[in-house]
Amino acid sequence: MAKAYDPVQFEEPLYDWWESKGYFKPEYAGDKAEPFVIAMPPPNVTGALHIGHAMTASVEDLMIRYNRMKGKAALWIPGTDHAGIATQLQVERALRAEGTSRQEIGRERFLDRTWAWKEEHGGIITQQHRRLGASCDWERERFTLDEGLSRAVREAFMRLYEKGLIYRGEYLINWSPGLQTAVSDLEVEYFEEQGKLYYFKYMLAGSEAYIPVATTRPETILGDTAVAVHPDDERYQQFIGQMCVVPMLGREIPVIADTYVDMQFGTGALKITPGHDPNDFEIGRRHNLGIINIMNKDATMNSNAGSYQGLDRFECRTKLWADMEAEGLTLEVKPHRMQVPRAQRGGEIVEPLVSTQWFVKMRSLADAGLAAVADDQVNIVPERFTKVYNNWLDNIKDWCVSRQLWWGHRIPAWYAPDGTVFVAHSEEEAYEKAKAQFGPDVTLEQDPDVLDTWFSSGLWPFSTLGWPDNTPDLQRYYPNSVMETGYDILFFWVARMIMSGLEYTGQAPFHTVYLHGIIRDESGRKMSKTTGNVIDPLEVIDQYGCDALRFTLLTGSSPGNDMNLSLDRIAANRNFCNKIWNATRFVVTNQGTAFASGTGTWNLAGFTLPDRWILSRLSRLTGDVTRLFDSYNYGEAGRQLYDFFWSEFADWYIEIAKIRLYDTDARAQATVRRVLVHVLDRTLRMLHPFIPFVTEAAWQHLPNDGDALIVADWPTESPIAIDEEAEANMAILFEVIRAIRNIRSEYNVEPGKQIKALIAAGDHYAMLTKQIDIVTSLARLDKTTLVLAAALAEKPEQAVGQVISGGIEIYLPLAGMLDIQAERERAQKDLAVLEKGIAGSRGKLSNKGFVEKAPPEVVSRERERLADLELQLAKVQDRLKELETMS
RNA sequence: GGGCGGUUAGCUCAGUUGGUUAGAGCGCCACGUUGACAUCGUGGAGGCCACAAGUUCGAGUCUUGUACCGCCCA
Repeated sequence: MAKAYDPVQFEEPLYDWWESKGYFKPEYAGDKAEPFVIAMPPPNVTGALHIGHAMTASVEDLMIRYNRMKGKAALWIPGTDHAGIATQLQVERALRAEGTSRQEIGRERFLDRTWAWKEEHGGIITQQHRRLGASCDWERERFTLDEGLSRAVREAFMRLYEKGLIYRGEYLINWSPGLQTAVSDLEVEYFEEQGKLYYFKYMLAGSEAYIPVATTRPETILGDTAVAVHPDDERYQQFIGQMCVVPMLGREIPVIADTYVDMQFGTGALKITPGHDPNDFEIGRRHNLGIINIMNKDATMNSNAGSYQGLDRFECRTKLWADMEAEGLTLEVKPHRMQVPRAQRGGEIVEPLVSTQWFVKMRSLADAGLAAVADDQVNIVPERFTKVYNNWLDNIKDWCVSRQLWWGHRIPAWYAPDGTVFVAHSEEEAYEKAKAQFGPDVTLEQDPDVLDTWFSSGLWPFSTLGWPDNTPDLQRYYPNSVMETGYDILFFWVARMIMSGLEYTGQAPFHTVYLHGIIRDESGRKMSKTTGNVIDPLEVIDQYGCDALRFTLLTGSSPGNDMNLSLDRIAANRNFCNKIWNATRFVVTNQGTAFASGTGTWNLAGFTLPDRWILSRLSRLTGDVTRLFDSYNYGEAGRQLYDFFWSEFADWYIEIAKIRLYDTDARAQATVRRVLVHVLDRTLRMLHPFIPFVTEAAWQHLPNDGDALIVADWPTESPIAIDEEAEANMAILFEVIRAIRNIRSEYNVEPGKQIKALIAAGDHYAMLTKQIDIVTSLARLDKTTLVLAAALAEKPEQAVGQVISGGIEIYLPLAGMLDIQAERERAQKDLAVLEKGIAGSRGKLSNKGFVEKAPPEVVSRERERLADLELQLAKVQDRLKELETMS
């Protein structure tokens, strides 16, 4: 093995080897194995891997690898999403650079261009997923625009249509003028921005009286169809039912009363523009008001805007206000903080606009989605997101699914010349239907729009498996097991998948939703290209290795919580990988010629105290880690493995093992070698889902009875190995060694120097006598001068002393170095700590409530603790007395 | 306006059902080239667990309220 951990040497070769051996395929586990299935959230096909993908892939790969090791048929389905708007924008940008546009080249050539673009850039992200160690079944990779998945989309649309759950109509939608398409409510983000509140006069027809009205968007005045006041508002009651005059246009509109109006806000009177504001749209419906659309799709004013026709919406705002000012209709302009709706893609201000679109009726679908979670068909982890999910579905609105884009699933609707709609699986089918109605000569035109990308990704858990056909894969791997993704797409994607799964397949698409948090930079800011604080996962992998990145992502946060990622932390975990590498190197190079097997039956008689201790700890760890995995607490599981490996196995057990390894007793050597291999083997197995590469690379150097760690069995705990006594005795040993090291360090004793020590071991005399080699070796004591006794007949002069648990006294005669004053201070300090502990403990034990109500084991533990503290106290008091007599 | 999360060491964060002296990494101080590892070892300093009440024998952990930060929904 190489001296230093160098992930570049083995990560990519190992991945290729795993893949070539077929380990990523669920078939490896055999027909009888229980399936465990995750559908990977499909990244944008032309996107590049970012840290969020790395998080998703790390968590899912961990789940898949764990379940694979548990013997399940683990299937992780990869794939990519066509990402309508995002991809179309990229291609349009490229066209612009060439001096042309999609309109210029036409729909067909544009789609050719986009497919070519997809072919060119589409493979990148899947290659990048390989760098992350993602053990997915690449032969089952899917793309949302594949023929099979497109069929699924048409089938789904048809079914909804036939059930009356899809309708087409003219409604107020969110229009993105720059993107030239409708977007759904979810694709609009609101930002609080500084705007202005414009106060002006709504003149009453044929009168000098006016109603003062305030608006943030004066240009919409041109589309007003009413002025609304609160029915109880004494200021305006007299005007209800009268007519007002729209400024500059002269149209007359009624004054209406509606309780929606907030008397406190602005002037207490509201202009109503049903064609350009969602709330006004609702009010307009209630009062049967007309809808006037004053804007074109490119956000310029149309003919309804009179002389303002042709102006951009913001130019119009300025010009109209200036004109009104000239007419004396304006009152004042105040600065105002307002919520501005912007498109999630592109960021421009979204315009509410009335337009003909396709919608999905959500109420019944949402109710099914709610029920599935309520009756535990689907569990959301962490549980608190259930409330968020419920809240969204409770208040669901119909989903605008049509997009005025070219890249996507074309809506399977065809129109006859008179506008009759035929929704069908295919053009042929549409014609069949149309001919039955209109005769053989009918010509149809397909709806030019495409579906929202999320409509197709909502089918992902089953469309990837062949649905609507009842394929063998669908039978075996549907429903999926876990849906793992970021909480930021709970609504966009997860909720819609649950609803569509229930609707189309009659089953919830997975039993568990696991949501991870968002990755931020180390000071908690969202990563963005403009801030320049993005951490590129591939650069990190190049620098530190994939395992370091994965371990950091997997242990750095708890489920559902955001994580601040820092390179320092990744470096620290790279060091952990190095530790694993070197510990393995140690174990391997010390196996001697007889390379012991890590499996088989044990000869318990040959075990020493440290053996029994580490095996006990290993067994506990195995149980704890498995339980943590099964309750989705992966971070905690990883941290426990880290601590065990570094602090217990490497720092203590390996150091102790050296004593026997460098000794000549062949039997003792054989035993310790075997324990080393066993413990290392088991921890590598448990660490494998976190850090697959270094563990596999290390494991390949160990004696083992399988081909690859990736398909090795997950360890089980062995209760028989739990050894309370060994753990307690080792704790004493550690304390003795630490106390000596501490004194040595405090007195600046040369680290390599073997020194004399006197130990009064009390009740632990027999145990310490047996284990004394460990103490002398790890604390660097001179064995020949060591004095170990139950009690010392005479306390040594000129020695530094320390009392520890069990009343064990340790003295290091440091001739000439002893500082009596410092010794007294040390003893005084110990005394104070002990007294404080004793006071607390006595307080507890003299409390009736505690003794009577606390569990017996807690009480007896407290009694033991008090006894031990009292024992120590007595010894420290003796020690202090002696120090008093010294000078 | 409604809801959720956070507040623990200088920094970044753990702390699963309440139970010894609250942990880790990084950073800091001191020492160290012992044959796995300086990507390391040994020792050390550092915390009123945001604040206030309450429940309990016992609260970082449960309840209520307050403050600040962040997010989601309207």
